[in-house]
Amino acid sequence: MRSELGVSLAYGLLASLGQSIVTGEFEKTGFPTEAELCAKFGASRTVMREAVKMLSAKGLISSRQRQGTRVEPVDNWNLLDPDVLRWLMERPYSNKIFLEFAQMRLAIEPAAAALAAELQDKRAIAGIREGLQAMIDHASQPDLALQADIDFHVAILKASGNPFFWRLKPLITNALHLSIQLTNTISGHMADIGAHEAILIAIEKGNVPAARQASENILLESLNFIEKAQAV
Amino acid sequence: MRSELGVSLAYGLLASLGQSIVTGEFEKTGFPTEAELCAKFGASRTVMREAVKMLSAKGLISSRQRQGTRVEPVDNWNLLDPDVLRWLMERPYSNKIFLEFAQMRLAIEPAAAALAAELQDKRAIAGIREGLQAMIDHASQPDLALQADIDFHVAILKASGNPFFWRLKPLITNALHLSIQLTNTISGHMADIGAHEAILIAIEKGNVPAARQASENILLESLNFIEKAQAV
DNA sequence: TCTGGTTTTAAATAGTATTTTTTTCTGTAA
DNA sequence: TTACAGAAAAAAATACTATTTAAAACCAGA
Repeated sequence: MRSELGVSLAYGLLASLGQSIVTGEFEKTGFPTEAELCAKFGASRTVMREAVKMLSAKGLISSRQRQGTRVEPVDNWNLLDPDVLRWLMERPYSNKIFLEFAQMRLAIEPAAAALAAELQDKRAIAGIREGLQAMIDHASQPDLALQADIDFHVAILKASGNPFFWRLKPLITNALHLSIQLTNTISGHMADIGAHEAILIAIEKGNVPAARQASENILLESLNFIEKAQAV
Repeated sequence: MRSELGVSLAYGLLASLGQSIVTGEFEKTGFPTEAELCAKFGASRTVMREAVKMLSAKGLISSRQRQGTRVEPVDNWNLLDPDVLRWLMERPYSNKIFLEFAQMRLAIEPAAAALAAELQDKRAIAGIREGLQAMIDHASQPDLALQADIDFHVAILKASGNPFFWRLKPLITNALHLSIQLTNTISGHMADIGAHEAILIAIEKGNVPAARQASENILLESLNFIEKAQAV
């Protein structure tokens, strides 16, 4: 059988169950037994177990013989796992997450920009410039402009040369997707090309404090906008 | 069958394969087929597939019909996954990782301290104080002192109130383990209680900039020490 | 407090299905 | 006859199903 949920049955079940877990679907009832899940999805136990094992690898659930499988407390979820993050975004979310994203970006991005300015990885810096250029070129097409904006910010993570910064890509991507959704509902607000360019120039010049500052400026500005938008 | 590798066979295989992957064991040969792995470990296909699925959930490998399973490029690994991070630490590592950890800590911890000072979660702040007290109490027992040191820093992440900061706990933990290993090999260097206390006091007082600064001070000092140690 | 039965996941085994690559075959044109 | 294109067949790997046995933990009843 080949599910419509994903490429393969196991991955389809993973996505379906993952989303159900983050939306709290099993909070009252508890996580079903293998047999119940198989019946519900019409899948074999083997493939169901594979999906369950993947969920447990991401910290969402844990299984013990005889005791069954239970949803772990949120503290144990791998929130920085790309899949988990995506499932979180696919559920209705509160205003709180805007703030949490902004706080993380404010910690990560200026530091990454500073490192990029210091490292001077020409190839990676070219990637940042391409992102900026795409922002300019597609300024009139919201979807493409958003993707370019994301590419720009993510390229800075890459240019930091630190793989741990790079691994925060899914977080930054989701944060930008979300924030652009918010700003678009409020007004025809557009990304400030000049402010983005300031980061690139500082990085190219190797001006570490300026790069950090320019990145911080954008984030504070966007935080400011979010606060105003939420006050409405 | 019950392997000695872990709690269950599947998790044991996960750990064993995960470590082999991060040490680059399959770089030349390519990842084995299911049949080969089963033969090598004497496990059934079912349980082997569960282990492989968990590895793919962490971004280390990917499988396709007919094509087999291959190790993904490092860029796709979930480096912030606790397991992946642990496996990375269990292999011989270069000096580079010290720097990468220090860079991440310098981005994360001062920001977390600042948020903690602002949030004023009394319960979580009590956790920080407990960590500090344990550092004082066990100053003469290196193992306990290290654990207390880690508890202190991790408690600050918790007190930030932001679950994404909290999720960086494994990173901070590993970084401290590693750095203490280095400092111990060089001298009888000990954690600076006073500097740690300065963070706690600033957080308790709700002094945001002081909390940020105090955290930064410790990290710069430790970075300074690492650089000196590596120069030896 | 033991003991045996029940439930649930853990693991093994055997086999079928599907996908994709590689090989082989075949027919046609030069 | 040879060369080549295209179709068909084979092969190799994972994907999936079905079934059975094992082990752990809980519970009820003696």
